[in-house]
Amino acid sequence: MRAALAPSSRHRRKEARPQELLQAALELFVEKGYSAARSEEVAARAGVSKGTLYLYFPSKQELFKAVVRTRLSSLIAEGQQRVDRFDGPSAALLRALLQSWWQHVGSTPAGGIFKIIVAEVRNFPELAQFYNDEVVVPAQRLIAATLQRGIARGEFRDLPLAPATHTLIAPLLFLALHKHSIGACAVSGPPLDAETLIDTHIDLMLHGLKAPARPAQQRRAHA
Amino acid sequence: MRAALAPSSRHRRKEARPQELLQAALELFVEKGYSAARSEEVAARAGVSKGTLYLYFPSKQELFKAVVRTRLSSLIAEGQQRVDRFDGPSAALLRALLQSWWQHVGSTPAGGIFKIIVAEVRNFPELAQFYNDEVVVPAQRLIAATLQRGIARGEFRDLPLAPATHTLIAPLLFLALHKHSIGACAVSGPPLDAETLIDTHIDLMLHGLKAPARPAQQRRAHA
Amino acid sequence: MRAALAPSSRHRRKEARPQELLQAALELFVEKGYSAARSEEVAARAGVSKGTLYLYFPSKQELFKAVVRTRLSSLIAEGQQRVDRFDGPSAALLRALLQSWWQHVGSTPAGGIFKIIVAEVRNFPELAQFYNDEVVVPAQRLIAATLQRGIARGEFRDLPLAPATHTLIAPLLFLALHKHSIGACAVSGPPLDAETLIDTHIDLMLHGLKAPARPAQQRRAHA
Amino acid sequence: MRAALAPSSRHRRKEARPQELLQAALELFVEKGYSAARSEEVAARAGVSKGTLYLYFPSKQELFKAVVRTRLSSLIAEGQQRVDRFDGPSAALLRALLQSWWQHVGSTPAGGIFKIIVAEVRNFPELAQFYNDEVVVPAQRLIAATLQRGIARGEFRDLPLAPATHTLIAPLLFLALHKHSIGACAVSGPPLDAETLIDTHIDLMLHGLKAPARPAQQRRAHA
DNA sequence: CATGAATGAGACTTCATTCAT
DNA sequence: TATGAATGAAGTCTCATTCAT
Repeated sequence: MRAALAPSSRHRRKEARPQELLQAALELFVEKGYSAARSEEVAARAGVSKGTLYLYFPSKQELFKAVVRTRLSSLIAEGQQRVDRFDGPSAALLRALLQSWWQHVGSTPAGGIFKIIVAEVRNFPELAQFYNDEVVVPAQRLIAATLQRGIARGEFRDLPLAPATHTLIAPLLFLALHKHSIGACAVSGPPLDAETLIDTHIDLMLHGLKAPARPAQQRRAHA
Repeated sequence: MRAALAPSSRHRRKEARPQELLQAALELFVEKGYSAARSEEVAARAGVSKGTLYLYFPSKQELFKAVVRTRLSSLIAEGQQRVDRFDGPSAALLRALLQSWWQHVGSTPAGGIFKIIVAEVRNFPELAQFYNDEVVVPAQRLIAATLQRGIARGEFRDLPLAPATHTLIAPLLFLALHKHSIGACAVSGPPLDAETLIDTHIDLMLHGLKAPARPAQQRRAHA
Repeated sequence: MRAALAPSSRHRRKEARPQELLQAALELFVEKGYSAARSEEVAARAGVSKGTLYLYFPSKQELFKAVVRTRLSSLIAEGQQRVDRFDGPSAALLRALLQSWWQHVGSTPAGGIFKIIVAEVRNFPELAQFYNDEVVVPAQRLIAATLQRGIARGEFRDLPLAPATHTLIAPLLFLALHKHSIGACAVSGPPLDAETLIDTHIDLMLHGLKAPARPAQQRRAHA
Repeated sequence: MRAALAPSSRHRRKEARPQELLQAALELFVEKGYSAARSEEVAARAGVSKGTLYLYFPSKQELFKAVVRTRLSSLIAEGQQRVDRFDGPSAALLRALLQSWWQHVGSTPAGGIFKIIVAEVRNFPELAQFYNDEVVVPAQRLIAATLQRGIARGEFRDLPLAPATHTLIAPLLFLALHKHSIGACAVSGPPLDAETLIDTHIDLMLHGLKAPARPAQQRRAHA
């Protein structure tokens, strides 16, 4: 019975093809950018010939868009699962969100998708709407909601949501971007330690740079 | 006699050409990326023909490097000056640095260079070295020195410099990146208000998210 | 079953392509010279498109070198064989060598290579080395060895080898050169008759111009 | 009075221009061939700017043809002066002719013109007629007449004139060709010694390779 | 006359795409 | 389906030629 259900190796191969091609394409687009990535190399990395690529995707442009759509969708799907119900201090929720994002997205190959978006949206305007609707807006909503929760519960100061959200997210996205551009060139000194960076980022977000209360009272005394 | 010495329109043109070409190249590289920007289009945008471009820059790659050099070298110099002769609270220095960066770089076309770098640096190893040495390292040194100053003067908490520097810089760079990628596509709702964003970012950096334990009640009492 | 193994017309074509391209390239290079021959025309003459040429040769220069290599390496080998196993008067060997050279090289399209070499070698230093090592030196060795053989056997006078070699070879090479330059322009009266020319050349080389002082009278006496 | 007659340095310059340009062009065409020689470099070598070249010659092609025509004409003019009346043994005349040619043509920069002709006649058919009429035919007539003279006077054997002429001339022309192609590349071992070569050539032409009669009789004795 | 900045046709080369096998 | 030989549009760069100064 297992045998009957199990697809033949050939069929399994055939069904896996698109995914393998998309995976290879993602890697190459991240490494070299859209223009510099050659179709033939994508095919070769997926273990097929040039012609086969065109059996599954009608053009390089469509392949590119499929890569972005696919990875973005899976990103979103993953993201949604790790949200919603959380009960505890908002600071802990924020920390969990950011760390989880890095762990499941930023540090994985999917992190490369952001580089692609940044580099090519203007040449593929249809991707812009898609990316904005499916990634930017939900992500901002998520963080904004968390901030709001903290403010409502008196845990956070009452800051403008949109800018604060940006400040919270940007360092992580930038870390992912860095990893696939300068960070990939054996040039910079010590590679950024993502874990420490995120911890510090969160710490900084929560407590600020300023030295703690005591000096503040002294200052009042001076006044 | 002065008139005789005045440069002919041809001469005036010749001296202006490199700048015009660099300006056109910057714009086009930012819009389309390095690879997708055609040499002929750069020339056309500068109002000259294909051949003229090659009178001033020996290759597309050298043109690209010249753009980066021209736009980023000067700004680094400006930054250094702003730091050295500053006398006042470190928080104010930090604020001045970030706001100045946005004003003189991030908000100008030069802000688009970061997008090009992110997109193409892996294909130009020598550019990676150049960019790291000339931009990344000096910029980080600038911020790190400011943080250290604050810590030394008891104004800032004693945080790990590198990660804190990243958190401080990333939102600005990301803002510039955004402006030239998604932000350039008429898609997102209201464009990010850079001024507010930077203010909030600095406020957040300095004071943190957390509502102060007692002072919060005091504030309510004031209201 | 044999039929199934027979290469498809496509495959047969693929294997023949390099030779077809080299043949076309040789013809065109001889006709127009290396620089004036356009890559696309070489391809067209071989019945393929521009791009196909680059499937087999990475650049025009490599194509050129391949032409020289292909045509001259084989002929050198042939020459060597002809020498070693020869048993008879040195004059006959010399005659055989020169006639054979004309038959197998000078009179064939490969004879045009010398014109290309003369015209372009200064722009291709590596080709100069190659040509000197692979053609000039072995060819001179061949003739010089034959002369030496004749001298050693008391058949030839004891002349300086290098200059004599030059005098023996030059008229043949020059004949090949002529054939592909002036000789190819419908201008000169009767085309040089290579056979007669070579015969006379050899005769002249062996006996000299001079009418024999006494033996001439002796001959008359014989008659 | 001298002053009045002497052209101003500017005028002298102006009148010399065409010759300077032709000289520079000859050198460059000999060095690099027609295609690879850049117009601007010709001008630069003549000490003028690109534009000036076009004041004197309407195109590169015309410049090229002018170079060939000029050098050929001067060649002929020089040649004519060194012929005609000669009284003495034909062998001495032949020797004088060949040595004189090498001394006054082959070994001078004018020798390079032959390389140009060989390389480019087929691309400039109008030159073919010119070269044939003005150089080939007269030169062959000269040598043929000398041979005929020798034959008539019983000094030379009765050989077919055209082929014998070729054999006599070819080594010298080939020497000139060699000097400007392979010989110009620091590749070959010792450079050909033209003087020795010509002496040997003439000796060979006159006496032939064959060892003289006596040994022949000895051989018969051995047999 | 002389200059040299500017032009643009044209050469080499790449690579996305097609299609016979 | 899968292949990979073949195509040709398109891009980078060169250089003969023009022309305003």
